[in-house]
Amino acid sequence: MATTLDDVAKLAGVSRSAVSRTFTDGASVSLKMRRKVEKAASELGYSPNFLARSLTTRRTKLIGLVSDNFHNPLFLDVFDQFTRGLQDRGLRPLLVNLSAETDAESSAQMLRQYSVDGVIVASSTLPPAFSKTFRDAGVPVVNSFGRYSSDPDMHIVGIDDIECGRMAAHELLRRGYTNIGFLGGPEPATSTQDRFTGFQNELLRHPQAVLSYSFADAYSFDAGRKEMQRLLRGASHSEAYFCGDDVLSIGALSTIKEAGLNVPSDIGVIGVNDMQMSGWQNINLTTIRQPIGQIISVSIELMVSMLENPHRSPEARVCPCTVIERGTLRAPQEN
Amino acid sequence: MATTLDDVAKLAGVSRSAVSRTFTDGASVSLKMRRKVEKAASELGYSPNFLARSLTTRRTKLIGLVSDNFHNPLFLDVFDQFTRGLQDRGLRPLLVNLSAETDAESSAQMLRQYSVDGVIVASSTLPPAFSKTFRDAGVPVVNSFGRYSSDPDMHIVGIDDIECGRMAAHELLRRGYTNIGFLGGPEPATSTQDRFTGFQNELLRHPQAVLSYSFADAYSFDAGRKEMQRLLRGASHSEAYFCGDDVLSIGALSTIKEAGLNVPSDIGVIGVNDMQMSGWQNINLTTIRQPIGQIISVSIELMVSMLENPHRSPEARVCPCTVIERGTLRAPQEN
DNA sequence: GTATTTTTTGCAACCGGTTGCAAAATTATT
DNA sequence: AATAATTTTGCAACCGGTTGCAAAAAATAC
Repeated sequence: MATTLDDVAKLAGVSRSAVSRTFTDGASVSLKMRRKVEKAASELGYSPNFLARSLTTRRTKLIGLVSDNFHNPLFLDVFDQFTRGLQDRGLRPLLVNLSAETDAESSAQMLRQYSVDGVIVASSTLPPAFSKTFRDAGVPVVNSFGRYSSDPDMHIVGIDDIECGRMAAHELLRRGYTNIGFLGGPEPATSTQDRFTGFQNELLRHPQAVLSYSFADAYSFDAGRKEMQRLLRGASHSEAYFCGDDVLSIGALSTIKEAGLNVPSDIGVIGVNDMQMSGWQNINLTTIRQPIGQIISVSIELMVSMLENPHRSPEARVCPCTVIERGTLRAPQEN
Repeated sequence: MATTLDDVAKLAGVSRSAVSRTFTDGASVSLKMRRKVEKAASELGYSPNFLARSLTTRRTKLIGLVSDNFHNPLFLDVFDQFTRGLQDRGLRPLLVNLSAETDAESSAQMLRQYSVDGVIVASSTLPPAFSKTFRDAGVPVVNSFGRYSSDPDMHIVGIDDIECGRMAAHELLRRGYTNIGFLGGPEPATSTQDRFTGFQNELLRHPQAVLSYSFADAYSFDAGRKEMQRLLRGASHSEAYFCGDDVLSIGALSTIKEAGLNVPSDIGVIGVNDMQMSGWQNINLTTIRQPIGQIISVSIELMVSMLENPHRSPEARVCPCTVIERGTLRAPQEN
């Protein structure tokens, strides 16, 4: 069906090498030859088979894009930007959805069988061991949204979760809250732990602050709702909560409003991520923006540089978060 | 670096064919031989290179998954389900993000160069011509979320937009609204046109109904907000609106509430899609559910069957929508 | 116009697999 | 135990490209 190198060579009356060369840039072909080949090629509608090519060049331009985060609305943006960024550099994302059921090990093997040039693991919850499989197999890997380390054993791009927790605490203190709650994401996640650490550390520097904490069991609207319901049922609740992410925050907000309480005058809420809808006027969530655009472009940049130099030593890049002030925290107190 | 067929053959002291055969199911290998090969293979950590294999088998198990819809939250679910469904069948999604800037024609050629076994076009807005490129090149293609046709020239899976419009109209009439608005998505889209047609037709059967209509310029929160602002500024607004989709609806709702009007007592709203957040208690949107789970599983089913029989004649499958009653329309009127 | 250098071209081997075919080995039949 | 039928195995060609190398052609030098 599809026309091959041979067909073109035959039609143009030249050698196979000649047509191969006209289609690989940087190869030595005279203008006359190129013309002849291109004419024949366009006549037959030929274009080279990337997979056959990859066999000898050892480059597929395929990049495994692995994630287990297909439920957080933030990640639609993440996929959008990753795919666009990769495409712009002539790379093709082979998407892998690592849900609970799918075996990580076999997915990793699969990616190797497809000879991907590199793998981007976009997840804050996937165990580092997964990414290491690739590194050990000599496949360039970058872990986006991963945990910062001062001595990383692979490329990591993400935020400093400790700093993120501190920022949240600082923001709440600045606004005069003293009775403060941490409503974290899933407790075992390192990001939750780190944020809690930073949050707590900052509060400890302010003796007047009182901290209470709990964890939701997922980053979901329902989990945020449920946990806030539990908190409101309790004897007393905090004046303001730092929630594990925006979806959780929105769930919490819905419970708060349903209970007839007012935000921010009765309870304040600050989230993390700053996804699209957090800026919608009917939500208007004060939050800590995770700079996904930057995280992604840095990730791609690192990947591209590893493709050129596979032995580039691992780096951890941290991208700065920023507080986005909207309507779910009260105004700073005048001293 | 990576171990090959030859390495295994050498170590096991057998022919290349033998090891090839132990790794292709259905091939004739004795148990003894298989044992020997498997031992050598596991010793070397060998697994076959899919791309090299595809050269002779003419099957890559790669499926192009093309979409231009990376902004509608609904599509995160769509990607989740597509990737999972494909993976479950041993197929690999090669994701293509067809944003405005990227050239559709060159993306199509790229997919052919990667010898994808098939292409799924998940979009209601991409021109049919795009999908046809593949069909013409002999590549199985199914257009998910595409426009129904009684004489399709390729596989199409989607909803009946005319019926969808009719359902919305029927639902509004049933609840006693007579002064009714159509707040459509982008006007040129065929889905918008079809829904309008169905909507209008149903209303025409009820002489008491008064229809007004307008269109938003995108499926976005802001577009819904803006359009509803314009409508509320006008001399009079309708009692209820059928919005182009849920995101649009949520934008419209935010404007309505901001204007101090109550939903559903002052204005009713019904959307389309039933994405996750439409069910959130703080949104609670009455909407018409687009059965994405079904659309996707049917799409994959069709794709798989085309892989087995490429000349299966094109089918248009329509999946039924259902009204999801929540809180943004008033209760049906007693007659 | 000839000798020399540089560029272009084709040959043939290779990338990592699969597969039709015939020979070898095994199993069944009598 | 000899023969026939069946299964297993290896050879070699092929899938669609790339590339090192040497020969041929073109360009430059004298």
